[in-house]
Amino acid sequence: MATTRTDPLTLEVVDLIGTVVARYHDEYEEVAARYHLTGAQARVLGLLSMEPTAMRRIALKLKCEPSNVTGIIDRLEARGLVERRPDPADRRVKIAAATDEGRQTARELRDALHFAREPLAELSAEERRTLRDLLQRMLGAEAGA
Amino acid sequence: MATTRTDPLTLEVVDLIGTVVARYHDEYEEVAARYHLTGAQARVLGLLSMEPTAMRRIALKLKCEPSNVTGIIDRLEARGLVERRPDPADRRVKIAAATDEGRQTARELRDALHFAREPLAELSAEERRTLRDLLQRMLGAEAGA
DNA sequence: TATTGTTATACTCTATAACTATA
DNA sequence: TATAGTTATAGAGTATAACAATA
Repeated sequence: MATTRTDPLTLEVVDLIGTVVARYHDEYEEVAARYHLTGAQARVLGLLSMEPTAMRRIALKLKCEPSNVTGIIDRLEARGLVERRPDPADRRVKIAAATDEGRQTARELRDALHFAREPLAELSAEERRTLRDLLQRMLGAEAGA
Repeated sequence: MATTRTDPLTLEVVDLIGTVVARYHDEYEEVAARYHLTGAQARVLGLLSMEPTAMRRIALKLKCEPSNVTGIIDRLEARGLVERRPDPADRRVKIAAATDEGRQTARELRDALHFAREPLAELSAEERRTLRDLLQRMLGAEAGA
């Protein structure tokens, strides 16, 4: 393990991952901006297009304070992409849900996000499988540490 | 290529990359916060620890407007991590450079960033080489598109 | 005239703390 | 009393526009 810290090959891979992260992030922001959405708004809209979610759960998924979610949902709601619904089981809870228009926008956003999909076309199925397995082992490693 | 758009294997890899991006970003912010730096400040400090850079070039690397760099450098300079120097060749230009303390902090930040380095220890040298080559082909693909 | 860095302004995201309405 | 959501506030990043100094 000590050798892995400064191993040139490892540093090279770390650097490549940094590049992947930067490019992914840039493209995400750029696609969101095309729809006049911020990155945070696009992320929340994506979440809600999968399933309606209580405010507090959105904060957990975004790893931010619940108070911030209020403003993000406010702005999405003002544009008709999201609506607040009461939770029949607990009157304190408000559930945010994408409207039809919101789901449509989320779908278009997903389709516009070419990064990592177009480039992957360059790889064969065999290579994509290998990449998947390596990434899975990388991501799973921390649990066992 | 049309098949690659909805191919389950490709979507799986795209999803894994999304997870990598999220985890990388979270750890970066967390490590920066440990040093009472924001993500943007840590990124700029990292840049300047490599080489002194004119304000305008910093904006290009950060992909933001030059006016924003003023504030980021102001805050780093107020903490003694960075200093502004005149450019002898062009008196309009100001060159931002990390101080000794700034370079030390940048070094500690780099060392603290375990993500993608610790997990990679789980992979053999052969596997790391494979991962490197696949990522390189992914990233290089867009140039040819 | 064009360019560099800055200032001024406005918007969004962020955390903290206090508030409300429920539970 | 504890929890869900909100409001109020302040700090930071962002873009736009206008400005001074310099090229």
